[in-house]
Amino acid sequence: MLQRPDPFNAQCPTRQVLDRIGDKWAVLILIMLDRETLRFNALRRRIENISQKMLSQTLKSLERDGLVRREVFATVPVTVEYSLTELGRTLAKTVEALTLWAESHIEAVQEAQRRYDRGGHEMN
Amino acid sequence: MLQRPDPFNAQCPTRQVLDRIGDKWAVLILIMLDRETLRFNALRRRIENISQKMLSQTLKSLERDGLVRREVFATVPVTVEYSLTELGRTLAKTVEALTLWAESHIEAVQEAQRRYDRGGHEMN
DNA sequence: GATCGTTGGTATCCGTTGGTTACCAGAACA
DNA sequence: TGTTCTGGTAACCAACGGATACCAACGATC
Repeated sequence: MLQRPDPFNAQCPTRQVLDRIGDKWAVLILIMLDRETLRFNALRRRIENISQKMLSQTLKSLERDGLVRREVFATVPVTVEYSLTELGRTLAKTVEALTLWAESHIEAVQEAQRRYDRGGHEMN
Repeated sequence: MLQRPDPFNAQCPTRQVLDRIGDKWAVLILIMLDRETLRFNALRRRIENISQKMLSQTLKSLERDGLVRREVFATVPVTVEYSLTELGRTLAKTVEALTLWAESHIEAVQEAQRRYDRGGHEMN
């Protein structure tokens, strides 16, 4: 029997999932892999400023959560392909709604920041 | 003129917004304040395990982004009410979609974790 | 034959960040 | 007089993220 979902309770398993979303790199990887299957270094080149360590670390935890599939091919040098599982695809769809929000409201946020930084911050 | 939105480019302002989502506490605060206006310590009691420091810090940056409104009342002791702005409400709605995903897929994720931790991890 | 570049990582260090604890003012309450 | 409530700030410390170096094994270049 599951305990009542309550993201504000630290013991709730839903919070684990929310903490995963609270991972900048995980979000970017999910969006990227939803577009196409990619190899390790291809992902690395596309997501600017991600270090090898964070990429392999994040991919590993995404794989553990059943969101990303990892396939190794015995080529030379070895090829490793990453793609989304069906579960991962459903999450990616939800996460893309966030990027849409970001793209359409970025100007309002930046305007608010400028107002706040000027000192007087009146809000509506 | 805005540069083309590209969350994978570190210079893109959209990434700033995405980084904000990548803040565990910010997400929880947004959801909480979408339900009701709350005072500082009321928020603190509801969101378990958040420290005073992180709460005031996160609230401050949410206010700067124009997502949260802060109102001080000259009672004694002083009362500070936090509520969402209209901008904040639209983001909260988007973020709640994520918690819905979390609640409905938490079992699948946990099952994947158990499979992964047992060693052999086959994926579908 | 030596060096470089490619693959996909791991190991190490170090600075920034998050979290814990202590402390503050000011009034009510016991 | 001490305690509690309010909403914070300051200091300290562990933990995490990020940069750098390094690894094996092979192809291509010099």
